[in-house]
Amino acid sequence: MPALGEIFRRYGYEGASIARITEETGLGKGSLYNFFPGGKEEMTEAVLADIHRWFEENIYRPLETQEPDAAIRQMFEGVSAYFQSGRRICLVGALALEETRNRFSAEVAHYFHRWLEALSAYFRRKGALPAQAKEIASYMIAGIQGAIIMARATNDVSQFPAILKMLEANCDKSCRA
Amino acid sequence: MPALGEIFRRYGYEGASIARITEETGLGKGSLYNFFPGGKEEMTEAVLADIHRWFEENIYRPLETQEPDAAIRQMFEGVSAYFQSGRRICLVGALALEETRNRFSAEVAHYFHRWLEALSAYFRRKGALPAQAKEIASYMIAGIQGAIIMARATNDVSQFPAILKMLEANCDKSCRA
DNA sequence: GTCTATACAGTGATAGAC
DNA sequence: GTCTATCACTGTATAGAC
Repeated sequence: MPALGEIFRRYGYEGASIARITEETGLGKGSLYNFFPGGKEEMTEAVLADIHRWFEENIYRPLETQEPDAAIRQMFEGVSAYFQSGRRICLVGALALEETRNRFSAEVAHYFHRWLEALSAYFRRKGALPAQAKEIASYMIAGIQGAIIMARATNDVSQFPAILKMLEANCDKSCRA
Repeated sequence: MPALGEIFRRYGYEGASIARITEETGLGKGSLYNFFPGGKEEMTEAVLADIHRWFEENIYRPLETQEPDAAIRQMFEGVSAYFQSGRRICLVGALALEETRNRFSAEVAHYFHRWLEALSAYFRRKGALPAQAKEIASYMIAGIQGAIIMARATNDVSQFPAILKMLEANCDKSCRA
């Protein structure tokens, strides 16, 4: 399952052909369609669900339950580790851009709304007004997504941690304001 | 040519089939291959070159030649208009994510490096140290790219101008510091 | 220059042997 | 459960008529 996710990340939805999937997973076509009768679409949904589970457990929930300072640090550390400092792309963000005929728009929207919700709660706990909290949260998530693009586009991984560091610093500033 | 770009933006590189291109441009296959003997790859390169020309003229050059305050305002206004407040995606950013076997990585890198260069120059003119200027520039471009993702992913166009507004405000703050 | 017809590799998907 | 063989279809690309 993680292997499946990696293939979609590398080649995108359209680029991840069944042939490539059989090749990299070692499973035959028959096996794949036995596991996922719905084909590639079902595989993608399973991968997205898997990703959502991971973020729920490692990012969203800690953001809501842990003590604020630890919570936000864990988010930045977790995200940085997950995206391997920008070497690994965000599959959900990529799907949002290609938007393969809106097939997964519900899952994509859910992922980002949930992240927005958890991060907004953090900023509210730090004393921000609800409307402001949501704006800052949106700004932060956008920055993370953009950091991945910058790192990939310029072939310079150092861009990712540099941007995340500035985001985190901006986090503190917004909270104190 | 603008139509061609729009098709790539809508469907991505892999999703933009020749059939769809003939359909939406009204040109037959023969005509397309007459204009672009290299096929889809050559079409993409032509579109990327066209995009680069537009940014060079409307974003990069004004950033470098105009009076600083007007320059940065024109960048944010130009970018906002170009991406239609997040309704339209950045083809170059999308290619950076899918990275269709690194076929266009040179063009993609060039686009972002040129933008970084022009924006860094602006921050230097506003008094930032060279290293800082480049970091802030990278941060800003990442924010813009991320804003597109957020607007698309959440199906909420208002995210885009909200994030750009915060970026622009942060611009001023960075300059005064 | 543009269109129609077509070549042929590659796509997702299914059926049947083991 | 897994693999092999094969299906119908779509993909890019080319050749030739107008």
